[in-house]
Amino acid sequence: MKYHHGNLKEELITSACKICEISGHDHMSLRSIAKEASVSQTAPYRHFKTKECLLAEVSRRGFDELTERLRAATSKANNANAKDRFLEMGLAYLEFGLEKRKTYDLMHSPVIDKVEFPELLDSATGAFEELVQILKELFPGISEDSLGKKCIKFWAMMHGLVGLLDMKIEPETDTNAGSAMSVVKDDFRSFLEESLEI
Amino acid sequence: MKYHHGNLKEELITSACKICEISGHDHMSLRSIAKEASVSQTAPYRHFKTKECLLAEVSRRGFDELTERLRAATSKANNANAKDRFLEMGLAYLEFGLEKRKTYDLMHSPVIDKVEFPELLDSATGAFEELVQILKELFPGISEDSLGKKCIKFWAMMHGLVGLLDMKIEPETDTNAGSAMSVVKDDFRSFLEESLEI
DNA sequence: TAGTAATGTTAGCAGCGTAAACATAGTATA
DNA sequence: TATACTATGTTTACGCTGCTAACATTACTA
Repeated sequence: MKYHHGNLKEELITSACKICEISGHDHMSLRSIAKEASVSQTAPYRHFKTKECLLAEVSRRGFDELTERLRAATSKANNANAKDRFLEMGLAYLEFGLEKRKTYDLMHSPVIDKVEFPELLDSATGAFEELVQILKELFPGISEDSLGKKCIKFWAMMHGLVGLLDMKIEPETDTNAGSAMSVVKDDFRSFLEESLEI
Repeated sequence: MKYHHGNLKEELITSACKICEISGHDHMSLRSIAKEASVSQTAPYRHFKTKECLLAEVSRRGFDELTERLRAATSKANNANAKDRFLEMGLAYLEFGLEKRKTYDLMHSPVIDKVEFPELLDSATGAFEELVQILKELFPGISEDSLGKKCIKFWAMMHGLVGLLDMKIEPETDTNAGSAMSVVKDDFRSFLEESLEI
């Protein structure tokens, strides 16, 4: 039983990631994280100035994993055409958002002011860059201005989709047998494909 | 100085709305709301079972105001064509999201489980219905299926835009003199117009 | 080997959401 | 009009939280 842990910082982060995805960052206490690492409740303060700093690190890992998933999705179908790879990426984004919903929430939560955490902003930008690259391929010779608009459009749409799919605002478009939400869920590919023709 | 307040419930809600928009729902305590209403810290519990119930009411007011703004935007340009009114609505949505950012965050925060608050879900659906109606006008004779997709697409895009504009993930598309964000901000109309041609 | 920095613990603060017990005011019924 | 009941307020208190200060132990470095 050694006094010094050796790798506490890393273990706190991974514990935090785990607890965050289970309970959500709102119901996650620094003390519970410390307990999970079998360490006193104030030990985390040797590695993180505030709770927010730890949460920022969790968020960062989230963006890094997202980036990697997007990259994997596009390179998986490497010999396919740009459009198919784009669709794969869209699916990967959606999957990440729905699969790691609580972490995704933290990543986009206003509790963490990204301006105060430059590395977090870097990681977030990294994920965005994946979209930029694939759209560049999809629309060769596109102007910077148009590219910027397209990027934002799709990023916003994907981000909004994740939120809406979870929010369950079922629109009830008059008759609607199957709700609009499930339409998207079941047929995301054609949905995104259609959106491409902007 | 009367013992009974008379209109405490309403005052608590309006106080909560105010504090929420100033501090954000994360930094808003039931006690501070009670204090603002010059009432003991446990008085709110005579009107709201939990803090979440009060927050749900704040959220509801947010959706109601959003609905009204959307309606006002489309009816303002009542004699204009459907497209212009749609654009007005898009602008109104964006304006609400950016203007009442903290409230908007609460409205889309996972802290409040909408399933537990049916009236909240009603209000949220009400806002969505505004979009459904205008898109129906824009695309007369559209199939329910296509309409559903279009609604979600635009709602998601708007929702995502609000989030992104605040997140300040500035993409740095290689050269980019003016960032993509400001492009959208400065020229939202043409942005939405372009998106329409799906 | 001594001194210092890094990393852990313990004790304690103020603030939080919430429950329980009690106090007061308004309302319905005899 | 007197009395019971209900609605709505207060006081007190509990356990949990993020965080600070003071202290203990280990690791590094001159």
